[in-house]
Amino acid sequence: MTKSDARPRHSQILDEIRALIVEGHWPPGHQLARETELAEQYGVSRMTMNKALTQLAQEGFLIRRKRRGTVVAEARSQSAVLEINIVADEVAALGKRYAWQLLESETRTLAPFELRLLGAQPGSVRDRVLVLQGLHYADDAPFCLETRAINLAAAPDAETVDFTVDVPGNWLLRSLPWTTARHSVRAINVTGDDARLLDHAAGTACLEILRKTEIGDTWVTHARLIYPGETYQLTAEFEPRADAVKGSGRTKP
Amino acid sequence: MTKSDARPRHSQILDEIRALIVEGHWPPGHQLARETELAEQYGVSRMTMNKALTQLAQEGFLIRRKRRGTVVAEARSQSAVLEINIVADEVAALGKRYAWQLLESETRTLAPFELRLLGAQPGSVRDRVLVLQGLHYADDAPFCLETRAINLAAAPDAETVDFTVDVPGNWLLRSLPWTTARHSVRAINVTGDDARLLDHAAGTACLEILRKTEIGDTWVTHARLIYPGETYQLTAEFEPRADAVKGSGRTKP
DNA sequence: GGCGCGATCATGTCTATACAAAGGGGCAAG
DNA sequence: CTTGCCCCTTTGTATAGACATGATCGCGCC
Repeated sequence: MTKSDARPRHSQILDEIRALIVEGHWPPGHQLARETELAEQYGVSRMTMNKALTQLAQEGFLIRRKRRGTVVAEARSQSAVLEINIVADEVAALGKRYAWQLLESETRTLAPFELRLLGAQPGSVRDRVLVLQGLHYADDAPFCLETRAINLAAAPDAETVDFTVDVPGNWLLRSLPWTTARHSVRAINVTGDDARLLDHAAGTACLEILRKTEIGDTWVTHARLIYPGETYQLTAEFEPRADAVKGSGRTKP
Repeated sequence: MTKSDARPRHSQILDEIRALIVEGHWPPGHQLARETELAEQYGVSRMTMNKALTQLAQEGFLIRRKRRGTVVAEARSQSAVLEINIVADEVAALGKRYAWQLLESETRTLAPFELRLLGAQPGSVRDRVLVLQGLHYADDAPFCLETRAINLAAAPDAETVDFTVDVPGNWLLRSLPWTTARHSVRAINVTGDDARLLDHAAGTACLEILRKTEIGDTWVTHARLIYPGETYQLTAEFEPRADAVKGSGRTKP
């Protein structure tokens, strides 16, 4: 071993062990030697070994229990990271020119049933809400229809923003950075006004993405994005329980 | 401080700092004190502080650079973990009875253009492939139409399995644990045989999920899953760059 | 034979210390 | 003023040692 790699030792060891697992040399259920033994084998201290093994456990490759030792985990169900981008970026990634057109903007209070839909707490029933609708264009063709409600109690500045220029999603991400969101994705047959605005025949299959964004316990915004099916697809990569995964909207097949 | 929490100290500190960031007390760009100072403030050693800060950097909340110190990261674009489950589990989660019916099974070689579609290396052109088609049922109603190709060079045992009983996705997950996969999700108007098999009118909006699975550099299987739009939706939760996120198929709105 | 309790063992956490590496800042030469 | 070099600050990594925690095994009592 003449080459003394620049990479940190615990990271090398981590990769070596992960390779043993991924390539099948250590099948699920395989019992590893104890930390102290492995540390000796690799010629490092137990703390260093612990760092590698703990990280692998965090990634899901290993299961560690006191007294019982460390074993290779069973394969788990597939999961994938879907990156749900800013629409402007999606359009840019397709090499097209992006444009945004605000269609409607209205400030009002929501009816109780609407608040329930958004999961808002019953206490704050009289919060005012900014309701927006607009179109995202790619090269002059409608790309995505967005309908959005913004809770002015959570984002009071929204009232002062000119959403004919600023895209709501962008602005919210800029001004309220650390939010949590819940998404759901469905296929729908687009109808009525939605079809007309998107310039598609009624009945065309579209992806409907609902996104509810919260900060702490209060809802901030609720968005409904409709993409015509043939112009958009979500993609996601999955690597074995690794964290760094990417994906994006892409053009038609 | 009479209560000496059972939780490890570095984890408590991590949560406290994350709360400061998420709740906006430390905005993006905020410069933290250096490790040694923070360690002193929290009354722990630098190693413990380092563990907390390193973890937060790994989660994406902090950016750490030598000499420059530690700052709160800018918000990044939304991303979400979509868990793409085994179909049987999805059906069970809906509280329905699951069934699988194999419609077709054929062993053959793929045409060059088909191999190209799957991204198979041109060298192994003559690999034999098992092509399957079948239906997943929920309470006797078609739930998902699956079309799948399995590379027998990568999974030779597949030829000996009775896929009228074993569900292909299950079997593959069991016997080839550590794979990587690429997904894409689209909305399509279902037509022809697909519509007939799913017992839906032609033109109904459906979610089409394409999943290509690889092990190392060779493709193992390529699946096309079609779900009628009104019976299925993908859901995903996003928490600020946290790893533990869940999602699943759910029933209609 | 069954139950409970303590011994034992593997991992989990924390500390103090040491040196390495990277990235700025400043100084000096041109 | 620009360029190039050295130094210093801050994080990154590694170590040995210590104690905590939790789970299991097995012994002894009933």
